[in-house]
Amino acid sequence: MAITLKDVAAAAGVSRSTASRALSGSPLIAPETRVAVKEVADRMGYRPNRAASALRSKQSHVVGLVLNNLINASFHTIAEVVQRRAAAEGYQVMLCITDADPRREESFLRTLAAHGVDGLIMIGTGRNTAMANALLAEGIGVVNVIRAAAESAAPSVLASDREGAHAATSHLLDLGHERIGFIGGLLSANSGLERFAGYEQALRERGHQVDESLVERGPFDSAFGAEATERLLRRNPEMTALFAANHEAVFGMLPTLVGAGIVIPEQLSLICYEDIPWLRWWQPPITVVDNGASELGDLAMNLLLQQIERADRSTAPVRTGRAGRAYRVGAQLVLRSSCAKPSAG
Amino acid sequence: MAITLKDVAAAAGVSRSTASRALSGSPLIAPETRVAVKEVADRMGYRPNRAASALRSKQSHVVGLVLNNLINASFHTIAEVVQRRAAAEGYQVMLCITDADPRREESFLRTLAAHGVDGLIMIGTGRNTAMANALLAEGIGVVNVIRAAAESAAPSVLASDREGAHAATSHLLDLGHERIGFIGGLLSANSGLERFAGYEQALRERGHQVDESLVERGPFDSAFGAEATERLLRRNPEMTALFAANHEAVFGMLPTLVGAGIVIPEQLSLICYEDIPWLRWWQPPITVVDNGASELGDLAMNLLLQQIERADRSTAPVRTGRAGRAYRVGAQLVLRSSCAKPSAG
DNA sequence: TCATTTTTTGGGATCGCTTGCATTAGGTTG
DNA sequence: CAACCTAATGCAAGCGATCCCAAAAAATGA
Repeated sequence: MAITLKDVAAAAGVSRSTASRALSGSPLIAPETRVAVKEVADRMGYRPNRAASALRSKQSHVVGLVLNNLINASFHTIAEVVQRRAAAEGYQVMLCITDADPRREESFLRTLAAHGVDGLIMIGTGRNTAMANALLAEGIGVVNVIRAAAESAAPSVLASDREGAHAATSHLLDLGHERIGFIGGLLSANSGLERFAGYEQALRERGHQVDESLVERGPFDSAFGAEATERLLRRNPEMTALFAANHEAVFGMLPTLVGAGIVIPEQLSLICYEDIPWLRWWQPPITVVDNGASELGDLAMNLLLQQIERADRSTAPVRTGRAGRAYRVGAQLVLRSSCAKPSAG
Repeated sequence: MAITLKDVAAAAGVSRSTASRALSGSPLIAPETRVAVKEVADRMGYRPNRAASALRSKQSHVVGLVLNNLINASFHTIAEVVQRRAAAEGYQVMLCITDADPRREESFLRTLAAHGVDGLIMIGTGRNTAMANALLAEGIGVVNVIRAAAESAAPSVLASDREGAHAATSHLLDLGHERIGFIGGLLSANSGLERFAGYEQALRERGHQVDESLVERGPFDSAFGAEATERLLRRNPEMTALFAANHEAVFGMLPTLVGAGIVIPEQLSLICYEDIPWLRWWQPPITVVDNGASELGDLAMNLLLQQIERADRSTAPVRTGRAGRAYRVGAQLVLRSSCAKPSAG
């Protein structure tokens, strides 16, 4: 029932091959023929059948996007950017939500491959690296974002968690703070580990050392943020600054500070990780570390498109066995009004 | 290079037809043959080629999801729910972000059809209803979410904006408030219109009428929220309650209230539209109207699966010409601690 | 003008799977 | 035991595009 290439060809009075070439932008066709066919095609409302095209040409114009969830701001920002770039380049995006479960991740990788995706971008669990590498070897583009196992043969786009945390902590130290609280993610999470390392390193560089009573680590959620903040305030009345490196925890932390009647920045200087909209509108606007989610997504898509193009040219895609190159997106300290010199006393 | 059905069939010593039937769960095959073939298949790591399958069987096991963006909490919640349900039912989701631009929307509809999606869920602009109806007539499932043009032949899952706003306003009136501010979306947006109608209706029912000096309408963004709040506070010192019906505006509103030193709920009772995480953790926790984003997504996916199943059975999908049935997901007032009786004086 | 090159077009096989129809095996029945 | 039926399998024709190869047409040169 749908209009096929055959119909268009017949209507235009050319062969199917010619019609195909006219519409797919092949150079071996007379310009007049091309316009003629194109005109007929969109007069008829022709829609090429992608399944057929994919079957024959091994190009689906679909890319997969595998990530934990869409609630997290970094993740949905990345998803948006990737989708937009993809659409602009003529690709569709298949969305896969794993909840960081390796089994689901594996299932999605299989399915994406079955659907013949040209490539995929994954915020992976690191537990299916072998499979991802196998896909890569088959000629499917793969790009890791945020997390990347060492054995991954695919290129990676990483955030600068350590550097971001270092910059934030250094900024507070520069202002003269010495008792700087840290609310972070679990050390089992890579970003949690890295941000703590940045905090620690900055302190060390100034001759301080980490006081564990100023440190709270926990799951990435708001309830933890609220509790951690309360504990810190109770335990350390002399704390003059706070670095919230666990961005979900911020949802719980800020209200708790307000509830405790803490005045920012007079009584407490504050820096949060990740530039979520709220923080810019807070009173006072909160200084944050922007982890560059948009850039992460954008760069990942660039790398993926490169891979796809490359695979396109060479019939036998030669992938080196060594680890994929890692790119790093810088974290940026966005200064606003939540930091001040510690009040004397 | 990849393993095809032919390889599996050869390895299992059966014909391609038999292998196909064994793997696709056809009833006309001997149980022993089925298990034998299945075993061979996954020993070989066989991955059926979906493109080929789609081409032949006209079923892609892919559904499209068309929406404005992923930043908005309702939207990414819906996206998550839809993806999860889809995956559980063996479908993949193609993500399309339109920015509410009818031209992009149209382009995505074409592309999704070209990719042979079995169906699609759209938070549409209402400007491509004819095209959506055409797809429906072609046998592609369509479900509208949140917005639906009257001429749409597809079923719709609608939010209860008016009822939600009515409930919120009534709650404030019940507490004894008479000067209730309203921060809403532009009347050009359907939800903005409906929520204002709910506000108005509740006031009317109690013998009040809308005082336009208490009403602020503007774009769905945080800057507007901040400005609107300031204007309202300046213009109406005697305002005792505020209903924020524009959920993006809340990002700007809350900080402004805090900055102005307003104590909630003693000086001002507050209800916000949409249950975003922050609001539960705010001090005090904010009473909200939950528009039921998860349910919207879930119900939409149910309806879509129904349509797909139906189209599956009947060779000639008979779609009535009349408007698609509309389902409504209730809005729920979630009582927390941001509302109190107005203080005397 | 005719041979030769270049450009453009058409024929037809093919991608991997599904499916209608024919065939075979195995079991029943009169 | 022939005739018949049922269940299981195989054959082969597509689905709608792409693309190799050959043919035709147009352009070029001697």
